[in-house]
Amino acid sequence: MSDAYYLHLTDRLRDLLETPEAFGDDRLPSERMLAERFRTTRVTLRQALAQLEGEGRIHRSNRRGWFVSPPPLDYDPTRDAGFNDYVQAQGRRPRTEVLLTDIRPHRPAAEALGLPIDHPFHHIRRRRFVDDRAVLSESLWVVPERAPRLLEGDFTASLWGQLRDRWGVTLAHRSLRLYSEALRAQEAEELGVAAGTAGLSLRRAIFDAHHRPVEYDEEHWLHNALCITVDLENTA
Amino acid sequence: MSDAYYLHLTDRLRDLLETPEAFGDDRLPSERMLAERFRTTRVTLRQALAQLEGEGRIHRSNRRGWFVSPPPLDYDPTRDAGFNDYVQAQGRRPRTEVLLTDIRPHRPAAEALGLPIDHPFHHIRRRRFVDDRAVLSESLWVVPERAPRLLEGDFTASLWGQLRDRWGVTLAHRSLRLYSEALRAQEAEELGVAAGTAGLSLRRAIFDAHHRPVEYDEEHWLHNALCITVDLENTA
DNA sequence: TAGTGGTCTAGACCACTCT
DNA sequence: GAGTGGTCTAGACCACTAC
Repeated sequence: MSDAYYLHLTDRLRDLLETPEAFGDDRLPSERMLAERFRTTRVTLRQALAQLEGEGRIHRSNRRGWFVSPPPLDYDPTRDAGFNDYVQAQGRRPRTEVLLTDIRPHRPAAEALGLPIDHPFHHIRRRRFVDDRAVLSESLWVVPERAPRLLEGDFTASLWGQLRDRWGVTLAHRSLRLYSEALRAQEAEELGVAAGTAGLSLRRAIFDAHHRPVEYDEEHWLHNALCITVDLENTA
Repeated sequence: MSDAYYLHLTDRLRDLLETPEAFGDDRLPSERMLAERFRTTRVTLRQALAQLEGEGRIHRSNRRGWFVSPPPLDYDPTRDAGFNDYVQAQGRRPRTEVLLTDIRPHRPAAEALGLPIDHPFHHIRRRRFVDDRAVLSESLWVVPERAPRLLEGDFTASLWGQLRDRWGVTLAHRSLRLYSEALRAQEAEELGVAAGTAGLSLRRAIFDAHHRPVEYDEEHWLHNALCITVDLENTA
């Protein structure tokens, strides 16, 4: 079935996307216009668009239309570099919104950090943008004993930077889990996409140099907004 | 639009999938039967199935039908454990097929390893199964100087184990890149799925203790077949 | 209000798998 | 040969965005 029309369509659209002058700006023509231009129906055209979306070449924003996607962000989840730092280092513009802060227990955090399930955490939920596109929804649960009065600070800046500077916490042991997911209703809404859109989920448990639990967080990324990179020296 | 019918359908099917006795075996009824049962059309039903596929709960195999998916495989790409070892450690059944071995240059490998672009490599391409489901298509490019006569061996076993045992190579420095992709025609065919199916791509460049290049590889996974896990001690 | 994407219908034919 | 998923048509209405 490699001669399916929507695959030819995908190829032709991909070629168009690679010639910068094809569309005036980063916005694609409407589905109806494209369907007419390629003499097919919207259903078939949308199959082709979905392919290109899967390849990370285009994305949609709510009901506004389809847009050419920028290159993915390089991200090393094993390092302490703050979001603002590595986004700027790649010539992009970062922005952070704090959606919520409170204090409450959270079972997955407690389990990952080896604490009683009713242990309260400082909880921060935020949304982060690259070039004004929301790409990341995250929640952090910080062990209060490591960072008293944490919630009085400013959380648009790097949390890890604050832990280091205000409380002298060093992040020694990390445990990461990363997998491909379908974004649930809440995260999807925060990112301005349809529920079920492909995402990447990253969960991280962090301990200090004395093996005491410091923090647990859960990140939900638009799946094509990032490229995970890790550099390792094996001392074993 | 949270009241879209296909989302209700998704929920009902998800509930069904969680009651083991709902379907006789791991196979779902045909799309036509499900569409009739839920009084909708195949198009709408397939939207719901696609959601569940994105969540990793079901998968399709060629034109054979839809199947309940097993839990994802835990995989730590920073360790040397062989595929056979960690699959078996999780109570699953591994299998490996060697698709191709040859000697040739490969530009991405040369660039990642810092070698001239016409430098020849031992090249191995293989396909790996978990419980008889093809989940991984990979190519490896090994620097011949590190492992002379490598291609005389058996490549259904661990490559890294052979490098260690036959040539005393230690894997010291690794550089990983991981991103969400749409599977291209060749990988998709090898894995028995449609081109454009969501995948996870993992590229790895490895150097020995003397910072000499050892190997470069490219893995293409079915995106919901695995969960990446990494444990790290920060010595910095 | 006009235009967009999101959802949905009720069919159809094809390539492939299974037996 | 029967049944499956894969692809496609030619429409329709709705919710939301942009103006």
